[in-house]
Amino acid sequence: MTGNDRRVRRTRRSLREALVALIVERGYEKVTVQDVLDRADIGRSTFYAHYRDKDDLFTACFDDLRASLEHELAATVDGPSHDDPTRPIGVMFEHAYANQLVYQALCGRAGATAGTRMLHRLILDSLRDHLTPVGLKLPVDVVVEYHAGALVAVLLWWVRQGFPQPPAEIAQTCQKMITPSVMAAF
Amino acid sequence: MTGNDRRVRRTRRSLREALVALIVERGYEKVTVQDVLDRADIGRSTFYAHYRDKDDLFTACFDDLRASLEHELAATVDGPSHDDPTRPIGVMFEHAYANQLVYQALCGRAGATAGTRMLHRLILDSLRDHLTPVGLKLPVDVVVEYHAGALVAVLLWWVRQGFPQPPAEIAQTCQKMITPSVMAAF
DNA sequence: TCCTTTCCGAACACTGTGTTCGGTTATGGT
DNA sequence: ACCATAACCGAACACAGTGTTCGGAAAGGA
Repeated sequence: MTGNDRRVRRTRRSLREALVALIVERGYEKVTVQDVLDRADIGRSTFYAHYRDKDDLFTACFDDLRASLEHELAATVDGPSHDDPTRPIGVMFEHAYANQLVYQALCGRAGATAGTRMLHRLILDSLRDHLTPVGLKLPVDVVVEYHAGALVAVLLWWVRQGFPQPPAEIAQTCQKMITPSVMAAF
Repeated sequence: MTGNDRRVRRTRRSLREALVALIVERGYEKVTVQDVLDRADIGRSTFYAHYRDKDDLFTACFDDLRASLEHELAATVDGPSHDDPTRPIGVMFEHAYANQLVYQALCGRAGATAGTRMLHRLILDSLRDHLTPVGLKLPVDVVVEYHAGALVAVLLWWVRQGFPQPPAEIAQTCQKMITPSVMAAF
């Protein structure tokens, strides 16, 4: 259970990949633990040595994605356009575009609940950081909740539709909606 | 199975009420069919004569709520303020406020997925009807998706927080955010 | 190499599901 | 008020999936 053990790494990686693949194929609900085991070619008892249950494995997959996205966002802050407050929106759409399969598995029809929640919170925090200091006339909680929910909805829609627009375009559209709305609340 | 039979009405009503109550108590996932049966005092085979499974019963509960909300919305069209395009938003928040327990059960942490989806679609259609004819510069699909998602998010947040503001106030805040955003896309 | 950790896999108990069927009871139509 | 009909009951059953256990095999790190 060291985590430095190659066997442990291989096992966990196989299980996560198998789950994602199976979710894409038939949806989260219709995937059984045994299915994952067969696909990953892992023994039953081994699974339960690493994860409590299917949800736990799903969460682990999710943490990977979250970490990846947070890494991208952090890199942007140090980048050339750290003065553009709407830049994170573009990064988010680009990240989804670059990981289409994973997003379809984790945020599509199947894992919508967990997917929504995680992205929602991520965006929520980011927005709050940007908006709290400026002193709005409207209640910050509601404003933040409003636009975070909106961005998640658009992202999920975009994922489900199979990425009909390029990421830059849809990000720009979102920016055009959020900006006047926030301006009005200023 | 006529639907005109008093026994049928009573049975279905008992089951729906039992499910809602149990969801409020311990969350959708932790409610078993047997729990519902015990609470409603209904025989096992009877349940399966009416509903395919737990999800099916849940959907039926949902249809009730949806019908109720649609009824309110329809009544507004004939009412005094049918010229105000943002009036449906107020109606929605008032409807939730008037049915707090049901909303907590159906749209709270538990049934978030199904709850979100249903409200989302309802608002989506309503918004599309209002916005499609006016000819926006931005893609209508995205605009509609954006604000529908936003409204659902705020509604769910408001429900989960235990209705911290009066419905009129939060509706007004939403209106103040959606209006300039749509204006800018005009 | 050698000692430790992990993996294997079959077996098991357990929970919850959805169906069946013969007998009982309530309902609506006449 | 009557009665044919439809709905309800509940015990029993097969079934699918879960999570645990344990002794032996195999692979890893130092």
